Amino acid sequence: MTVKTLKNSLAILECFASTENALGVREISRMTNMHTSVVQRTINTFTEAGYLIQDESTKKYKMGYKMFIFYDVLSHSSDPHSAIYELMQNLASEINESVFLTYMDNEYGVTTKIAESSKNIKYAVSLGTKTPLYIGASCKVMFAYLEEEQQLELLAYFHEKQSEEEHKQLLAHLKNELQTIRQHNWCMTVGEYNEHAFGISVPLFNNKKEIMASLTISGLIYDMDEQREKYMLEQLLQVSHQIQSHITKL
Amino acid sequence: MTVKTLKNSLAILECFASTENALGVREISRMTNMHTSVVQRTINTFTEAGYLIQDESTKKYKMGYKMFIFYDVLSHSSDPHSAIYELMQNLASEINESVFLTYMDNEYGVTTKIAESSKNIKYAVSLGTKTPLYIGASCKVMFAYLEEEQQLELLAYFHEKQSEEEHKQLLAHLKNELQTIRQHNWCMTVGEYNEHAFGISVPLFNNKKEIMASLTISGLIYDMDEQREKYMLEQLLQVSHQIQSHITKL
DNA sequence: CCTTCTGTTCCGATTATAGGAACACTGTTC
DNA sequence: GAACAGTGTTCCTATAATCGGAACAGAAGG
Repeated sequence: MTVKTLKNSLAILECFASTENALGVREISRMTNMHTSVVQRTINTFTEAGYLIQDESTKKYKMGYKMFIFYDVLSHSSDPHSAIYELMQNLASEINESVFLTYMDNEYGVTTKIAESSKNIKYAVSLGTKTPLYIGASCKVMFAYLEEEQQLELLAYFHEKQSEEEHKQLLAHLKNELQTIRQHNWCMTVGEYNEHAFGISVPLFNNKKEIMASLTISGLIYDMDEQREKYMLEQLLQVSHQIQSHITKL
Repeated sequence: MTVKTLKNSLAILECFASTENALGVREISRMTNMHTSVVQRTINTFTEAGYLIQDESTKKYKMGYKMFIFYDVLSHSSDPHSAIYELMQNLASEINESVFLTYMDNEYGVTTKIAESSKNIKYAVSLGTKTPLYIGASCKVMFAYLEEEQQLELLAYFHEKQSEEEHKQLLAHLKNELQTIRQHNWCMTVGEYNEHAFGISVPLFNNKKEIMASLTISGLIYDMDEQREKYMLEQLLQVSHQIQSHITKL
């Protein structure tokens, strides 16, 4: 039992999350395959409530101030009592590196929880950071579990100038790596997301066994050696099983 | 032309912005004066979309990961091309202190734009920070323009343990200060929000001449003297008129 | 000056929502 | 342990809100 009207409305709102540009009514209508009349009324409501504002000159719409009211709660939402966050913190202090929880959202990975290491040099990822789904361990490990069709759509999304042929070549290039990720059930990258950083990630799935999120250890490559790498991976896999069981219960 | 269903749904979602606690269906039903059946369906939809999640043990709901997808856009939304932000930045560099834009949202002031000074010691307010509406210059200057009835409601909200009599006494105590704010059209506090900080604020109104937001200069009290104070106030008033005219056009 | 965009509004047919009632479950009280 | 008050959740139908076609007003471009 859900509310169809709300579901559609949220689809409209989420158009604004993918771009900083102002969007027009008919533009959104095309993006969502909804009638301009519906989009218009929905946008009016969002605007009245402060979620969107209309640009005075272009008449187009962009994000309003209202979203900020959730900001404060979300910043503190890594509550220490949350079982998942607790597990992440334990892991972070055990290995003395930062641990990230990244959710999949359409074409991006979104960082939703961070358990920071006690090290002084903090790794420059903040809550809510969005990364294209095939860059860096935390995203690549999710990309690997998508169906080929979806993978191609994603590549097309980020390389719109290239042809479909080129996308297939790109994917063929990644194929071996992606297969290895699925075999191991983890992914490691060095200097991919950031030239000074490494990332080790494992996938997390929902009830339907679809890929949903990833758990990542990330730190500076200069602190790394083979032994630590092995140890961190072991710890990560162990904790991810515990977190997985929590997620599946949701 | 607005969508009633969406309007109600947003009212439900916003219940979660005021608290970090998990909320129950009937609890929200009471808060919003909507039927449990309606709340239930709405919450189901939000949950399915990832905006809310259900706590496995208590069965109650709290904020989900989905709001984070707007985080990234909002962080960068202080776009340098925005006329308002440009004015704020000019002011910030002119007086060499940080400038804040604070929106009113129910019982709180929400920081939505920040133009930082070039000073090394950054003032500890980040985007989205929520402050009770009667604390600090940025909020007090908005509080002063509310009707007495609303002011009492607000005091009741934050001092629920006190009686209505005590609220009226509290308000009477503030009465002179609030009148002075309205006469001057600005408000200054020293060491109120933070013991090391001062704030100078002016109000901003919407088309209907209702109080809507405030513009604030804030910095460390140790850098202050009478002459600077006077200068900053002049500059602030001047810029606020320009910003006001932009806001009214919205 | 016509065409083709844009945002916006109107109105009747359609359909999704509202709200009462009931269910299953938990914890409390006597 | 039975009665009770609380919870989240689901079903149903009259009703009220949404949908979607069409048209309007304005802007931009050739």
